[in-house]
Amino acid sequence: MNFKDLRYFQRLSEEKSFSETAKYFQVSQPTITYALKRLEAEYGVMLVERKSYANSLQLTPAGIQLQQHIQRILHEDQLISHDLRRIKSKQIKVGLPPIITNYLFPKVFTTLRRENLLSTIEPIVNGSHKLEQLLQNGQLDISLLGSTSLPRDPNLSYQIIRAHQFKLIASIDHHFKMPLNIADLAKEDFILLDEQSVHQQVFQYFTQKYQVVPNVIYQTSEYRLLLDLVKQNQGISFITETAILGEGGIQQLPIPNLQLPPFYLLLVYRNSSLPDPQLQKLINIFSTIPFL
Amino acid sequence: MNFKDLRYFQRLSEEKSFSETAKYFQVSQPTITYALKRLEAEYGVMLVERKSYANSLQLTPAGIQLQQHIQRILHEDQLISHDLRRIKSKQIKVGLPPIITNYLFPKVFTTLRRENLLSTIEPIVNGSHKLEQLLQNGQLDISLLGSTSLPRDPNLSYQIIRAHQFKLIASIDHHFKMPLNIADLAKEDFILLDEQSVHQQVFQYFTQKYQVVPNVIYQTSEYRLLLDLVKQNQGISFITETAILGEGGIQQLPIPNLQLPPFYLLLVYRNSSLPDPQLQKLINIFSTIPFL
DNA sequence: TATAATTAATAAATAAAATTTATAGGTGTT
DNA sequence: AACACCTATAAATTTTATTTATTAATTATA
Repeated sequence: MNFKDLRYFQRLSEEKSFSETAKYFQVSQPTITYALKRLEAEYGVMLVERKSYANSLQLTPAGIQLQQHIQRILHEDQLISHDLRRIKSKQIKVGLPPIITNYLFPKVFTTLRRENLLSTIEPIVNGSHKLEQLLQNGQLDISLLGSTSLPRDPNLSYQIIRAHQFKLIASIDHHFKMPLNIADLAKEDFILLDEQSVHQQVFQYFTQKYQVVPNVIYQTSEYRLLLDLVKQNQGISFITETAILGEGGIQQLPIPNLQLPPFYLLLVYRNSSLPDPQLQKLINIFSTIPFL
Repeated sequence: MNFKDLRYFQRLSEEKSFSETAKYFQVSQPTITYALKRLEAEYGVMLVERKSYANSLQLTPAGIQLQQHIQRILHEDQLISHDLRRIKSKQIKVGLPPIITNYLFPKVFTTLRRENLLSTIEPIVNGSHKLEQLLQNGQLDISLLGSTSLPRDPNLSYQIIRAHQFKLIASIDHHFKMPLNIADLAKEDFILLDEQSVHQQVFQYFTQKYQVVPNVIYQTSEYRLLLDLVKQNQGISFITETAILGEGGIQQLPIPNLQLPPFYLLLVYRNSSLPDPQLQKLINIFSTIPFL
């Protein structure tokens, strides 16, 4: 059997027109007819209902069934291309979410340099959510991710590098009367990370769980900007401790009995791309980051 | 690209010989050489190390990488055949573990008959463990399974039909002084299901957790035989309540504070085979079994 | 160490398969 | 009824896969 036929069939089942499908692939119309015939002959089943005229083409149950499998096969075929391109070019596309990268990268920099891996890394900077998508469809080879839950995609493997916590933070110039409790936070102005980040969901969870109605004055995707604003005492914020470790001018607000999900720093990769030795090396280095 | 080339490559990477691979497929040796060349040309990478002579052929990292993906693609290709054969023949291969089948089947029999599905079902009777394997590689279309945990195979979907409990049982002629406690069981003779069943593992878990050293006098794979022996008061047993609901001549032994995993009655199927309407019907019927 | 045996690569010929061109026949629209 | 649009078929053509025949390389072994 032929991958081409599968592609033709896939397109046909979306397009619902032989001639349109033919146009799409820049082949003549009978090509599509014959491709379908081949598939039907191979499996001995009708795959499409030949209705009269117009875009009334419909898949039979067998056709729908085949479609499902074709999806997977063609997806796997894409991954082949991505993976072999990586191995060929010796360039590894690494997903890097800013907060995590700034925290982790200094810890491995020397090792990466010594192992001559710095030049093989092609950094793709983006939010964790987007990066996970890119990973799944093969556009990324490996990624650091921040997440409150562990990936449940069976095609992805992962290592937990750290389990951090979310913190409420404020400028050191901002003085609170202790002990602080959650209700006090309603009086404060909040500066937050925007919807690209997991932080927003966790913050929402937090406000609902503890019945806080916060006054959010500004949202940004730039966590450095956020930290600077907090330092200037423009407002308080909610962020993973990852972002503030070793950061001056900021205090963590101790709230008794605050219960939030963990913030995992993960190294994630497709398990089918493990045969690449360069990638292996990279995984080893990141998954054995020394504390401090 | 061609499925044939993938098969050639897969075999070549196992066989490590061009001429042996050619023999296997009953083609001439250059066929294999050219197939490999096509793949290498398509991806622009060397896939095998051409070592000198003999079966010293080795895959490059790129070759190993490709192999991984080929596995999946060819597996998916197998599933196509299985699924389309099912749809074509209108015969659904249904996995049926004895205990669960005897309990559930009477509850759906009338419905299956009314919907004309009885003749559609090709029963495959076996233990749950074996049935799950058959399901995964496409030799089964759907299966009832008994399990203490939910399937974690991402290609399988499932419905929980019942959550039953494991019970200690004895003949009604066997008189105990109540309240019974776990230590008393050490004096009893046990008749158990053998290693084909999940029961054995759960029983082992039970004995370890509660520090019982049971006297097992007989094991069988036939649960009807087991029940008959228990009724005859040849010994006591450990079994899911599934097997004894509506069964006379048997008493459940009430042991306070006995904590065991649940016994799920599951309906399991590959999620990629959902498009088949006949199968859908069957799933609906089984997943909405009325209580009693 | 020469020689036979085995293996993989290449070239050219052949066979097989996919695609195109040309055309016919069906169906809805006006 | 004429037209526009679609799919199917037949025959010709192009492309691709396979074979046959041969060579070069390597090891076994006599």
